[in-house]
Amino acid sequence: MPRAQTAAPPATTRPTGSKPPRPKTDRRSEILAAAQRCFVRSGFHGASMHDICNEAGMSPGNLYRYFPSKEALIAGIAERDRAEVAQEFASADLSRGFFAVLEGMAYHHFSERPDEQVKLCTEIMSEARRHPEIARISAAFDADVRKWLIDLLRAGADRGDIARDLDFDAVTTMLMVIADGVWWRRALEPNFDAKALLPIFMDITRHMLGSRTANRVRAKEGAG
Amino acid sequence: MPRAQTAAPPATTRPTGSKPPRPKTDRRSEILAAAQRCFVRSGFHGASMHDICNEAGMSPGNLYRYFPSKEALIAGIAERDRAEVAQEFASADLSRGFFAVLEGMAYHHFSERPDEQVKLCTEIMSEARRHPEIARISAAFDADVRKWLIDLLRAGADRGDIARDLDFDAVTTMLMVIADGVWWRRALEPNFDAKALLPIFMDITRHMLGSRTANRVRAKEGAG
DNA sequence: TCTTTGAGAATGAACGTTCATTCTCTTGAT
DNA sequence: ATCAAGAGAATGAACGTTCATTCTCAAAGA
Repeated sequence: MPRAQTAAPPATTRPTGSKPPRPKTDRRSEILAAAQRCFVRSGFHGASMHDICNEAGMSPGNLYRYFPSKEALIAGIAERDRAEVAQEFASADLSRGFFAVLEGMAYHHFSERPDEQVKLCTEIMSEARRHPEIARISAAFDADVRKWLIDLLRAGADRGDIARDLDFDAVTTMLMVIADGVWWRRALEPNFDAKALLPIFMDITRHMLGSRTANRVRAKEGAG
Repeated sequence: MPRAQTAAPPATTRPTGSKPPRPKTDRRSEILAAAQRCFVRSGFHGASMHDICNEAGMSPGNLYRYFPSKEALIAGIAERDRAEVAQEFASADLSRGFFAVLEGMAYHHFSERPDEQVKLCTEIMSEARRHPEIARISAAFDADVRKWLIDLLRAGADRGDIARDLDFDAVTTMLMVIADGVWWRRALEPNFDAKALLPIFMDITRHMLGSRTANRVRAKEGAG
C-alpha cells in the first residue's frame, strides 16, 4: 500500500535571488501534463511510470525527485483541477442575471471543457474509491462546488431572479447530479452531444428554481 | 493484450442424458459472485486473481477452466446485470399509470439497488474505456435501456399520461443522464441519500413530459 | 460385490512478465 | 570542490496465467 503524501517540489531554494533559474516552465507542471496525457490514453493502471517518464522526456529517477509515487501524480492532477474550477466559480458575474450565468457555466461544463479532462475525471473518481488521499481531495472538491453553487443560488434569490423559499440543498444536489451524469456520458460515449441537452436543462432548471412545486422547503411533517 | 472471448462452460457433455449432474449451483455463477465481492472491495485492478480464487474457494487452475481471463470475469458480470435490468423493464405494467411506473422504477434505481451493484458499475465503466469487449457490452446495455425507455414514453403518450409531441430522444437522454448522475454520486458518497431526491426528480420529470416548453420537437430551423 | 477404468474436476507450484521504485553514477554550473 | 539535476540500469515484489499432476466417482466388467 503506497504512501500518499503530496511531496513538495525538490527544494526551490532561491537564496541569493538574482535571475530566474528555470529556462523551461515549472518541472512539476510538465510532469503532471505528461501524466495526464498518459492517464487519458491508457488509464491510471494502464499507464506505466516508464510511459509517463517517456512522455515527460525524463528518467524515472528524476521524476521521483518531484513526485514520491504514482498515486501522488493523480493527487497532483486532482488538486490542480480543483484550483482551476475554483477560478471559474470565483469569476462568476451575477450582474448579467442569474440564468445567464448558470447557462454560461452549463455550456462550459457540457461542451467547452475538453474531453481529456472528462476522461481524466473518471479515472480520478475510480481511484478515489481505493486511495484515501485521492478520496479526500475529491470530497473537498465536491464540498467546494456545493458551497459555491449554494452561494450562487442564494445570490440569485437575493436578486429576485429565482424563488426565495427553495430547498437550496436539494436543488443543488440535483444540479450536481445532472452535471455528474453529463460528464459520465461524455466519458463513455465518444460522440455524445451534451450541448444538445442545454435547452432542456435550462428549462427544467428554470422550473426547479422558479415555480411553486415540490422542491420547496416544507414544514416538517409529524409535528402536532 | 488479452483475448476477450466469453468462454463457454467447460463441456457440459451429457451423452447418455439421464439425471442432472450438478449437485451445487452453477459454478460460473458462484465465481462471478465471488469476483463481484472482490471487485467491490478492492476494485478491478486491486483484486488479484488469487483473491478471487480464495473468495470462490477454488484454485486458479480450476477457475481458468470457467473464465479465460480476468477481463472475462468483468464481462460476465456486466452481461449478467444486463439480463437482470432487462427483466425489470420487461415487467413494467403501465396499467397503473405512467408516472406510477416511472416513480417505482426511479425509487428502485435510487434506493433499492444495492450499493454493491452501484460500485461495481463504476468499475465496469472504468474498464470499458480500456477493453473493447467490455465497451461493447456496456454500449449494448445502454442501447437497450434507451430503447425500453423510449418505448415506455411512447406508451405513456398513447395512454394520454404525457404529451404526444415530445422530443422523445432528448427527454430520454436527460432521464438517463440523471440516472447516471445518481449512481455516480451513490458510488462516491457513501451516505448519499438518493431517495431524498425523488420528489424533485418526479417534479421536473412531470414538467419535462407534460408542459408546453423547450423540450418539444420544433420545426427544423433554416428551412424555407 | 469388488475391481478396473476413464474422464472431468480440481490443485497449487512455477513461470515469465510487468511495474513501481531505488541505487549508483555522470554532468554542469557555481 | 560542491551540489543540484538528471540519467538509466537494477531490483524485487506482485501479478495473470499455465500445466503437470492428483482426486473423485460413476459405471462397466468380473
